[in-house]
Amino acid sequence: MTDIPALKLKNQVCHSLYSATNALIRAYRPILDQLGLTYAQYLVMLALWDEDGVMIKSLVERTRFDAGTLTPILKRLESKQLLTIVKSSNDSRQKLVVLTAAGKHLADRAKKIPDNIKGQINMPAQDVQQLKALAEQLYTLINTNIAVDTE
Amino acid sequence: MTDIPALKLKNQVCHSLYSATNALIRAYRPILDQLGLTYAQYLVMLALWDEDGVMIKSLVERTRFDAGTLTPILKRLESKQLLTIVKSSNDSRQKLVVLTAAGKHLADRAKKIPDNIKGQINMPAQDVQQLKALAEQLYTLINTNIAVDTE
DNA sequence: CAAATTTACTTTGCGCGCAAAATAATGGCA
DNA sequence: TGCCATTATTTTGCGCGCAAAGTAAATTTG
Repeated sequence: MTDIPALKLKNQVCHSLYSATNALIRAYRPILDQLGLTYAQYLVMLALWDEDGVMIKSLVERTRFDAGTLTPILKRLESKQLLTIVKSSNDSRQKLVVLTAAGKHLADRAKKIPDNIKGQINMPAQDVQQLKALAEQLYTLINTNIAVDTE
Repeated sequence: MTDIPALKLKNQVCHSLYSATNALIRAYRPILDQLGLTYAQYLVMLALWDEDGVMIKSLVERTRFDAGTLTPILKRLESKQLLTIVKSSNDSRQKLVVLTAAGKHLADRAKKIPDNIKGQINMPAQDVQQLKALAEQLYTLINTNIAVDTE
């Protein structure tokens, strides 16, 4: 119907990114179900396994989640006894997120996940790295340009 | 805390894909707001501008949306008078999605969107094409391997 | 041709994703 | 020192995204 190539669904980079991302998250689901985590919760746990006892703001930066998205995710992880949220003594606007022993131990069970996923997908490591690099580049460009626009 | 490289957030391809996709959809938002569409609704409209008067099943395949996701999206587009949903006369399980005149005309206003986005992002065309190709490859690999797993 | 299966689509329920507004505490500065 | 702007986080509301279950009509099959 439409003869404008740029309006064709097949030419939309974002559609490819969108469906690949959703498919990948779908592939994670049965594996993460065993740990009782959603993909978003898994990302937060990855950030906390890197470093915990941190402000929510730090998690917003590292996970790239919106603060309004992160609050309920943290509450769910707290209700699963994987972490606790405590008020900072220096600055009572801040809250610190601290892993419980159970939260730390979950890392052992999570160790096998990356290889498990790689085994299922079977994409050449070089292609995976390139895909990651290009996605990072896109993310950076979008954020840079939006920052420029609004200054 | 964790010394397992594969568990580092920085090494997660999916996190890069995830945040790049969300950032890109966020960049579309102010533009699509002018047409009164969400990004998901825009994808459905793109599919319909390619070909309308089709079964919902056809839209599920082309947009790669889950059927349970598509039903409410179509209802919202119908309530915006952009399309109508009619029962098929051959097979009354089927429904056909038909663009209204307004739905067809919206393509004219959407024409400028792809260039608008490209101008904002400013990523080399070659990189964009490669990113798209790799995302498509990933999407295909995931779906192929899952099909093999469940047969 | 009736029962079982398959196909097309809808509904339900939960968890994001995010803009916008709200809340509350701190820091700057006049 | 009081007021204003800023910072950190939460709340609200809407629209997905999707698994699982439900409905209803066609098709297959014994």
